[in-house]
Amino acid sequence: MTYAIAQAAEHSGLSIDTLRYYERIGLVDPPARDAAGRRLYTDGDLAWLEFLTKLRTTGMPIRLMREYAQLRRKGEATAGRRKQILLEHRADVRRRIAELKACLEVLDFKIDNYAAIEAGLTGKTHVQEVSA
Amino acid sequence: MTYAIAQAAEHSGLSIDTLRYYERIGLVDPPARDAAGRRLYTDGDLAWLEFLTKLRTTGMPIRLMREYAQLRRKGEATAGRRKQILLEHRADVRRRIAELKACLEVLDFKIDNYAAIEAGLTGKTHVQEVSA
DNA sequence: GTAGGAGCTGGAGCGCACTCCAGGTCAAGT
DNA sequence: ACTTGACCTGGAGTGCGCTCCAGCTCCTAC
Repeated sequence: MTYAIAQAAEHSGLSIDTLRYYERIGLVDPPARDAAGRRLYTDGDLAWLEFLTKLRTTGMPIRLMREYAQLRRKGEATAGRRKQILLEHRADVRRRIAELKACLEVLDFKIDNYAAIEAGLTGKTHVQEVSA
Repeated sequence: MTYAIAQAAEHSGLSIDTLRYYERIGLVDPPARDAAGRRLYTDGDLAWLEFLTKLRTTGMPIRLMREYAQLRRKGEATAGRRKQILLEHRADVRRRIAELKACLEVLDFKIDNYAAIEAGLTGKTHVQEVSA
């Protein structure tokens, strides 16, 4: 089973332009072409794109994704380094989740404070002070 | 108590250039100046900067922070709209945390798979297929 | 046989959020 | 008096990750 670029775009959630861009910069291997020179993506390509979008969603910079992609191309001997990249990235993601959660608490606090203002406690100085 | 720009930078974790930039684009009110024209930040300014960095950390785009800052300047009448902005932003942050957690599971899976390869199961086709 | 639509290429352009720079002022220390 | 260093301004430059465009080739449907 193969897929035209529009289908690959739809499946991956990336734009057609982005797919070609990823190819240009070496994030994805150049796919096969049909007789007319049009790209034919395989299921394997789609799986790789799906994984790439996970990395992107979690904020991995493109140059690191590229390093990973290059290692992958070189085969199994690079598995150790690839694992290491993922381990570091996972730690990074965990840190960022923790950071976001901490910020959420501040948001909750602010929102509660606005609710307090709405509840007619506006006159209370400490509420105003905090209302930012 | 007032603070020179270098102190405000250190306290907020933003660079001096970024502080001036935030002022230019209307994210922070122009602070008072000393006789020589140097900025003097107040505790209130630092608190606002601290909150801004939370918004930034959670990915709020600058133009929305700016809208919030402008509303804040207009006083209490805008509290409703400000609360609404924060509510929407909180929902957004929660969505992104959930998304990150989902991606973490994929990372865990990949990492486990590399561990399996290391454990010498390399010959097993399904391990290789999945190793990406 | 022709109109429409998907895809192709190389390259330019964009929005965001800073970051850096030149050239200047000012105040304090030695 | 002079050096040092923090700070000032306006404006240009940067890196990232796309996104858009002109001008082209194909295939398909009518």
